[in-house]
Amino acid sequence: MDKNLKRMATMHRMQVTGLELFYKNGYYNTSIDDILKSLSLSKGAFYYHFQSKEDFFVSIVQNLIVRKVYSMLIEPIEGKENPFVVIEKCFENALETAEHNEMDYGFILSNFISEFNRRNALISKYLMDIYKVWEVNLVSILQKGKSDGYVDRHVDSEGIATYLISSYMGVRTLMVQGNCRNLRYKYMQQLRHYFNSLTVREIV
Amino acid sequence: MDKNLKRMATMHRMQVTGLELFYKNGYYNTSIDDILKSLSLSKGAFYYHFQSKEDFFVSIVQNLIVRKVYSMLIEPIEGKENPFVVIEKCFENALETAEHNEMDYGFILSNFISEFNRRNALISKYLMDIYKVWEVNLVSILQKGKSDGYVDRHVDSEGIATYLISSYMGVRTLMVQGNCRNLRYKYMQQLRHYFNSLTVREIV
DNA sequence: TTTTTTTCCGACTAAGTGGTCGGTAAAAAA
DNA sequence: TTTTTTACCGACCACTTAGTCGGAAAAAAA
Repeated sequence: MDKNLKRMATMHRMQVTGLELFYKNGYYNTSIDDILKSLSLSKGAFYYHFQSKEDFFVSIVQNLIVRKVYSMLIEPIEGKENPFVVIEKCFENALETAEHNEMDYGFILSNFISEFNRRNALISKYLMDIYKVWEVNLVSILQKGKSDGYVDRHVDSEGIATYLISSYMGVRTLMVQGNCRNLRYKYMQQLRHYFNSLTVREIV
Repeated sequence: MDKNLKRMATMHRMQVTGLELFYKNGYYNTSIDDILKSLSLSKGAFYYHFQSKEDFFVSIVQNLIVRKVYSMLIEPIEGKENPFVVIEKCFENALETAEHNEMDYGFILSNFISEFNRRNALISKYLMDIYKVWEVNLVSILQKGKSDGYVDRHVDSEGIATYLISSYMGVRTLMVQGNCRNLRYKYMQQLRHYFNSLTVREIV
């Protein structure tokens, strides 16, 4: 572990810069040379640490994307009280991050899922696995919400989870072209509408 | 017009094949040679008809994508009765097209918006213009729905339009990885839930 | 038929691409 | 100190890319 410190540090630097450029320009539109130039490193350094461009990207997924999705989209809603309140807050947070042009990992996910679709099965699989964890997590807190009396027992938790992720990914796609503040506001408003229709009513 | 017939025919052939390959492999990941090979045409033919790869794609947007979005997503809902009913039918139709692996132009739109974001401002603009037409159209039929007594007057039509397009684009992104039938079913079910919360009630 | 215009051919260029490989400083182990 | 391992360098390779250009069939006009 100790002796690997330098190795780890360099690899991490490469991964961080790599993700930044892949996110900005797309995987197929970013060359390894681009990454190395912005790090003042050479080809030799890259192929010393990684076997290929694909292997490099997989390591980025596993070391950066997975962890961020967990800390931003999964942990904040785990085991909390009212699912709708906590999901709303989480999405609001994530969209605010996006609005300030920082990297929003929910979107990074959908962005790369699109780019690698039908082009790289291995990477697609890794990305879809993350998405599935997100989905499963949403489903389970919705189920818990039912027994806690927050969520109407007649609704389909899986359907809600799918719908939530879909709408989130979609609005992020639209936000890339600016007008973010307005989009975010409108989106959150409609999300509340939707949640409202799924909430348990006190005697109907 | 008559003398341009051959010209038009060849250009059209190139555009159709071009869109197919760009859609399947991505713009930056599809070479002009790929397109020409599958048409048994040469470089000369391509650059006789088009100035550049970019110019070629713009012509595809204007000749194929715009028209299809109109015929599949805009005309079917224009001036009809209950907005929710007709939008639901339209989305159901589009998702069915997608399920059968045919090209679904609503998705093509979001797909390319992602790919060209921050990479080609000109093309991004053309794509966003189409999206805006779709949005404006949705807003106007929702407004009409209000005066016709189908849509609750207190809701925000623009917000609904944004939310609809977002969720649609998002679910299509997820559908690329299979399990389409299930996703479509769950999505449509939640869409109805959402619409339900926006519908005018007979005396509350 | 002859001439002109339209349409297309394909070799070529310059600039990349991912990846290899022999070499070399610096750090760690002996 | 000497030796070995780690981490990195950068020229190089085979290949692909968008785009050019002189020429030649094919079609239309004269």
